[in-house]
Parts: sequence; structure tokens; C-alpha cells
Amino acid sequence: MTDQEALAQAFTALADPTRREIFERVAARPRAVGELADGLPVSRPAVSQHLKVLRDAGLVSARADGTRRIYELDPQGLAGLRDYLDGFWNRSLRAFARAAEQHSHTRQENDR
Amino acid sequence: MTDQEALAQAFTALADPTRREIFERVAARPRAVGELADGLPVSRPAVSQHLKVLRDAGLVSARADGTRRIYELDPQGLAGLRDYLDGFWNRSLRAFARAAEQHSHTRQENDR
DNA sequence: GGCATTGGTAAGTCATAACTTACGGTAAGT
DNA sequence: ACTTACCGTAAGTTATGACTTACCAATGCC
Repeated sequence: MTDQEALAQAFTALADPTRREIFERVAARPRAVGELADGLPVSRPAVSQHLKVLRDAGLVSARADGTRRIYELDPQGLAGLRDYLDGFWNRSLRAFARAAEQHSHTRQENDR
Repeated sequence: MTDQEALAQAFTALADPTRREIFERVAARPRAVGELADGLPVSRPAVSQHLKVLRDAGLVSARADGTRRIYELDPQGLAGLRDYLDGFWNRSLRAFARAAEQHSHTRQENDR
């Protein structure tokens, strides 16, 4: 899989509001599918399908626990997105950064 | 516009390969619409429509120059995406930090 | 004024993606 | 062994979004 494809999958995965909500729930703490589906306005199979998209994008990973599947956040897909966005930020925006610093953006540069 | 909506627009904007290509061209250097469309496998109106999506997402901005419109990168949308992803990244570090150093700056997010 | 250049918008087509219900397969409880 | 719980996949429907051509407005040039 090329970088472009991986990137497209990751952006596509997080573009859908329901899927982003699922991703955020997984990120908050690892959970089984049924628990993830509880409270969401879609059916459990829909959640399974969303989880597959998130898995293929490298954003979450699953481990078996009996008949349950525990999903947790996968740093890999996240890192790809961060690197991609940071490229634009560092290469093209350093000049603008000061002017745009009304938005106090605190971040560690060495934390990856 | 809520943060959620803004985020959805930004992710959606970058999910499409053609649109991401246009975004990258704009980021490389400010350009007019016709110049952006040159070499792309889609029509110029399609490029205009893509640029509208990117503008609404706060990822690019336009200024008039005669009959031409010069598009350039807009840091605002990029910052929104970075901030969002950094929240999870820091969380991921907490969960997966075995070989990682300790980080003083952590962002608290509410569990849902 | 008349014409060319530039680019945004409208309308319609077509592919895809997000959902539903139905079903099957596997592990655990009794 | 039978039943229950959990979850992934199949098939079908529907909404959305990415594209096309046609058209129109604004600016610059002669």
C-alpha cells in the first residue's frame, strides 16, 4: 500500500461523523464492539463496518477476548496523519506561524 | 460553526485524492485556478468546486488579482486538524509509552 | 464598445458509501 | 450437547458527492 493510499484511507475514515465518534470512543478507552455500539444512533453491524474501515486505515486494532473483540487505538495511522500535516506546517507555514499565533498552539516537537 | 462541523469539513476535504492533490499544489505555492487545473485529470469547474470545499474547510484562502483568483494555504484549518490529532497522540503516548520518555504536557479529554 | 480571459454556479448523471435486516460462525455457560 | 452472547459478513436500498457540459458575471485589453 502506498503512502497516498494509506493517507486517503485515514482521512476518509475520520471524515464520517459516526466513524469519528467511534474512533474517539475507542481512543478514550479500549472497548468491545457491543459497548461501542451502545448509545450510538446506528445498528451494531454498522459499527462493525465502521471498525473495519478504521482498522484498514491503521487507526485502531483489535484483540480477541473470548467471543468479544476489544478495540484500541493504533498509533500507526495517527502518526501518518500527523507527519503529513506537519510537513505542510513546517515547510510552508513557518513564516506565517508567528502571525497566526493568536491561536496558542502548544506542542512538543520531539515527542514522536 | 461548531468544532465538530469544522473538523468534519477538514477531514472530508482531504479525504478525496483529487482534492488533496489540489491542496498540495496550493500549499507548494499560491496559484490561480487555471494553473491549478492544468495537468489535473478533471475539468476546471471541478477544480473550482474542490476549491470551494477547501475554502469552507478553512484549508485555503483566495484573493482577487484582476479576473484571476490566487489561492494560498490557510493555516487555520491545518491548525484545527493538528490540534485534534495531537490530543489523541498524547493519549496514545500515555497508553503505549513503554520506551517513550515522560511528557510534561498532557491534554485532558473527557471520557465518553 | 466589443471581445477575450478567467472562474464561479446550475443542472443532470453516475458511482460510491452508509445504512438496514438477515444470516453464520465461534466461544462461553449450564 | 444445547443455548446464549458476541460479532463479522452478505445483500439490498438510499443518500450523497464527484464529475460533466452549459451558462453567466466580472475584469482587462484593443
